[in-house]
Amino acid sequence: MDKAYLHTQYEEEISKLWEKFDAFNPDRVRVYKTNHSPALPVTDKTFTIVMPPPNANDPLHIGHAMFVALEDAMIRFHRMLGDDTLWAPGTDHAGIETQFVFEKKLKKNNQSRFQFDRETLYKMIWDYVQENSGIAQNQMKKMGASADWSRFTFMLDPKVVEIVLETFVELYQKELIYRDYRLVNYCTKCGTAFSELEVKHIEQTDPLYYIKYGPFTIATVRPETKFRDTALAVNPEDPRYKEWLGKTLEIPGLLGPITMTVIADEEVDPEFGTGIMKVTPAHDPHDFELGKRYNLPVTPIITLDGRMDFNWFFEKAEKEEIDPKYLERAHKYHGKKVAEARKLMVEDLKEDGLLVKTDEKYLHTIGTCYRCGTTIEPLPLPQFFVKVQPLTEKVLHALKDGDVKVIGAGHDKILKHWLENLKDWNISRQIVWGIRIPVWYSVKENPDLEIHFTDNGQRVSGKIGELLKTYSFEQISQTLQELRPPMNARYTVALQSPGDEYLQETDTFDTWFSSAQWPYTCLQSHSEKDFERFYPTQVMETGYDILPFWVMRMLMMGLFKTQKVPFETVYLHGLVRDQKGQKMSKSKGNVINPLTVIEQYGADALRMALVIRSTPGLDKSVGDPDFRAMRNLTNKIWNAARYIKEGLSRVESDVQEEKGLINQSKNNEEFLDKLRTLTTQVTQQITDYKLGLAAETLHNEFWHWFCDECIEQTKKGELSPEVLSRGLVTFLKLFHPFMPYVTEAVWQQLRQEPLPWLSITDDAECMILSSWPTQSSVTL
RNA sequence: GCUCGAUUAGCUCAGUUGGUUAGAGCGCACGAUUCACAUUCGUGAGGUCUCAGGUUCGAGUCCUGAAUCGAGCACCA
Repeated sequence: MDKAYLHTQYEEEISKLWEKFDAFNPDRVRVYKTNHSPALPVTDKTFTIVMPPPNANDPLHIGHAMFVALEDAMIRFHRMLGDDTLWAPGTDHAGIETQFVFEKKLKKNNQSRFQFDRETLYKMIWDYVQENSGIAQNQMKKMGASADWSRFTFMLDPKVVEIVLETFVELYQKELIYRDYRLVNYCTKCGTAFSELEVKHIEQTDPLYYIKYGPFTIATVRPETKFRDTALAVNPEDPRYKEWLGKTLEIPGLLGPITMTVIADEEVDPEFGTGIMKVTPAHDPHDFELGKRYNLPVTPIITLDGRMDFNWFFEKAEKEEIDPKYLERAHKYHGKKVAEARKLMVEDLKEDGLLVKTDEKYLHTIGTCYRCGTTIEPLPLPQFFVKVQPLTEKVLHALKDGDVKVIGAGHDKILKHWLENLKDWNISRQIVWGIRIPVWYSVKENPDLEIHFTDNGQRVSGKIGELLKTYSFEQISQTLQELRPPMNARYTVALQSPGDEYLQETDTFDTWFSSAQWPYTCLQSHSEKDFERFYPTQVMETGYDILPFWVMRMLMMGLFKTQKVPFETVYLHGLVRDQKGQKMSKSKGNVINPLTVIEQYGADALRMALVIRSTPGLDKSVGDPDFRAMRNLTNKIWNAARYIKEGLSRVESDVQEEKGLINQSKNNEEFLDKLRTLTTQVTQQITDYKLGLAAETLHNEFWHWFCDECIEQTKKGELSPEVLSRGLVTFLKLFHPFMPYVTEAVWQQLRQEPLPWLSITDDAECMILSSWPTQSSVTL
């Protein structure tokens, strides 16, 4: 054996060995274990983990290494126990993330998504993702992930898509899907709506403008929306405004007077600002609700690209006399971005003497897009929603009954909080890269359907009824970019087009709508038998940062679709931070690339450094010293084995006669006792999902007890070689889930030739297929 | 504002149902070493376990309160 363990020399070879034995495939493992003589233990339990699918087009980062290290440890442990063990791998299409990356690429080539019809664009992204699809898989293999790659699933595999569509139809039939016109969280930069979860609230200082509003003064941070105010609201108890209640007024403004009624609503806080507020149902969620209660019209002034739209005013100008000054202003504002228009308006307000005062340091919270940071614009849009309450109810019951257990520093309470306060889930996304919503609009029944399509690369927009006079239905449907069906559009929910001249909805599902179904789609996509055999799964292991996005929704959908919780235990790991405990980020330059660590220190060192002393739900700091220390551990394991294989015989002959070996039998007994205790302890720790603790226990006992004390004892003849070797084998097996490569490499070394004090030829050819140590197996 | 988590050695963190002198890695000091491993070994320094109460024969661990840091949610024009 080499003097030191050289990971670069063994890792690839060992991976090939595991592949040769097909050791990740539960079917083959069963056969191997039963046929082996003597037969290796096989239980009647299953153990399944469905892998959190990484984005198919992304290289892996340290967070992925964390999940590989933890999940693979659990998987290898259960495989060794003899359970029917499956780790089902896959990747995600990652809708918005991927499309965004792809659009950036287009931009570099001076192209834009609007040059392509949706089908072409989809194909282009598909090809792009396919190009990169092997990367994630290969990187996970390098980490030693013993997932069954023959059962690999991609989120957009036809079978998966089919199931996702069926689920939508089923939800619809059970009246858990509805289409509604309401304010949605829209990111004008990403060009799509989001659910409440994707909105990140941040504190920000903005000017609060006090504007003269006829006889009143109102305070607002958004003067740009005031043109479309539909009412004024006051608290019914406020004595200042009692006389105005129910009165309709002409309020002078930048574009002439607006007619408004003063309404009373309990929710208006008399203490805030001036105690009177303007109501803009089209651009404020609170006002939208208020507007609903009082039947106010929804009159948008901001477009989906975040620009001011004064077309309504120009239309009005055609019908009635408008002061040219106002018309000029409207033209000035029209088409401007919101922030820019606001500046112009404030200037004009000053000019008209309508600006009473400005509070420049007004601190408030605004919603921003979680991915690009753009301020979220609440815009009225018809979208498909999932009625969540009947679904969350079931999850809360399951949690209460203990059907599913969440492990991770109080995150179970956060989950409960989410479930109790969840709003209906907007699942419509205005992007191409995803699963298209199976909703169909008849062209004949909906002549007002607003559509965009391409004609020789040029974007054409308009109402379908009109456009059909110039273009054929075929041409439109083939080069369709998007539909904007009005709220009253008639639609059919169906897997296939219900007839001729139907256009399918162009919105796609929220990525999480398909991810939420991953535990069953992933298993069903290969065979119904797999689903019966491995579902429900045992563990869902993932980062706490996607608890509401993913875990919560998997529970909701799993219970809806299968009447079972999709997994019994949720294990949440924390963020991986750098050595100083700081978040990793490209801008800080403290990002650790797992592949670099593997090259330098080996996959085992990387895995062990991440797992040792990690605690579910809490963040973990790692750095070079940790990787180095764990690399040293791999070497320590290697050298302990080298001593047993090559050093013991020399020691034997030297010491045997003179020392008399009086204490040997007593020491041997004590050694085996402790080894048994340790085996039980580590087994229990892993079973209890205390993997960080198990790894630490192993490290300490191996290094400071087994190596520092026991190996030294054998040199003095105080411990027998047979007993020590048994100790090594036991440690190797206990270590294997955490450090698969070095333990397997040593195992192969020990199997090469029989040693007089160690017989393992009865055991499996690979450590990965060997059996987990038990009380009774730790003996001579 | 509501909810949750954290606070233990110079740094990063463990501490397994409450039980002897509280641990690891890294760092530090001194020493050893052809005998598995310098990716090593030995010895040592370094902790009023955030603070204040309480329960208990016994508290880092359980309870109450406070402080600081962090997270999630809600924040009103």
